[in-house]
Amino acid sequence: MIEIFADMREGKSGILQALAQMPNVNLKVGALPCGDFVVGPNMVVERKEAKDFVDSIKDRRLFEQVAKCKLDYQRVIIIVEGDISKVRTEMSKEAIAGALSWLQVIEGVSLTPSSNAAQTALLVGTMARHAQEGLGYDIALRAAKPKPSRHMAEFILEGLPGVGPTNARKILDHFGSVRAACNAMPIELTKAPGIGAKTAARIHEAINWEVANETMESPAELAGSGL
Amino acid sequence: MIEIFADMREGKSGILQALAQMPNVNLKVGALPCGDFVVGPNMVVERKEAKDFVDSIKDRRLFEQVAKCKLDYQRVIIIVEGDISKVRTEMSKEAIAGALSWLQVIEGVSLTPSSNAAQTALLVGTMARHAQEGLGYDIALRAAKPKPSRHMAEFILEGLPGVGPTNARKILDHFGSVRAACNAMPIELTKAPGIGAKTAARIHEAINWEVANETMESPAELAGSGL
DNA sequence: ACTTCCGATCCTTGA
DNA sequence: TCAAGGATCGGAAGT
Repeated sequence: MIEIFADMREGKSGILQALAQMPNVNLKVGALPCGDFVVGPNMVVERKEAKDFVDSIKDRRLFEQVAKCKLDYQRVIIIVEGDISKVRTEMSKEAIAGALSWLQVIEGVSLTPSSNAAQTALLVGTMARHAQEGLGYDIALRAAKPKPSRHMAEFILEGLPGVGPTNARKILDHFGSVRAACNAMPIELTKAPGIGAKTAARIHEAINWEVANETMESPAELAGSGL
Repeated sequence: MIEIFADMREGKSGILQALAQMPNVNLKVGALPCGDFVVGPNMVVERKEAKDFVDSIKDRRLFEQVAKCKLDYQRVIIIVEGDISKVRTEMSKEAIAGALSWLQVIEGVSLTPSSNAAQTALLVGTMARHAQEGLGYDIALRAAKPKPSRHMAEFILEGLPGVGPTNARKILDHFGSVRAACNAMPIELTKAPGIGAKTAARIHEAINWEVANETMESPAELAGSGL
């Protein structure tokens, strides 16, 4: 069951009703100190209509609100409902760009476009699900596998770093099979046309990477998402 | 002086010209392994027109690109040019919302709306300024983080028939490396959970397929291959 | 991304 | 013990 805390002020938009109707969603309405929806631990969503978003840049309300949210939550997401560029305003393009950039580059706040309240509700629900339960599956990164034989072999080789369709064909022609290529030393990979020392090294490294050597890495990933 | 690395493919959009004209900007154009603009030490910007953004969800290009970017950069920002909701598509609203949510909640990727190329250029320039002057000077914009990792190994294995994200992980866990899996006999492949006799046979066939055996098997297929 | 569909895998049953 | 059945999972294809 997914839990969402919503600020009561969002009541009139119809979003609360939409969220409440979603299956597997346990909606709790109350007064939040900041933001509009808490979709996960340390993750809050602020909803703003395009007009209000732009206005809030001018009167500095936006920066204040974001700063406040960041005190309580690690991750802040702003859903902008409507089209910013359609908003009639005296503000310069530079000011808008500055605000957008500041939000993301300095504050690490993410923006999401939404066309209307219904879409916003859908987004909030999906974000809550993702934040609390994850995807539930892994995304298949490789599309449309070909049928057996040469195409298949080339497709497999295309998974190697630095290898696209062209190099895949060259490697296959040179080594004769995927298996032979997998057992090749870097120096031998170099013999295939189109494969240089650098690519050869990366390929060899990828193929021979051992689970046993797996160390914890990617603090970078956390840093990137933790803002 | 702010430095921006731009991918040469962005040339025709007019963004490069706009960036080059900006004062205090040192623009360098070249081939980037991923993303379109490097605006800071560990920050890359990917530009996508709304239509292309939606299309890239369907064919999984988006996920692959983002995954690649995250291998090299801590922070990834996608600038969406145009209005996603205006894009005519047969995809469900749920799928779009799912993609937007996934990007931000799971991957920690930021999104920015932009109305046109000029605004995009302005955004890129501003982001670079914020990233470099706001977060401390850093000339070394090269994201040189070699990345031999589990992800890459799994990605390679995902190319095998009957192997998706789940089985790729299981195979890698069982055999320890791509190379070991490539040298496995069908009976051994069967030992890995999730791999039965049938899938094992198909995998073995694909890996050991030999160019030498490339004779008449399916005239129709050969005709279509254009080789 | 999501949904639907299909085939393979795996587990239980029962002889 | 093994064969057959059915529930489940994962991959492929389409929107």
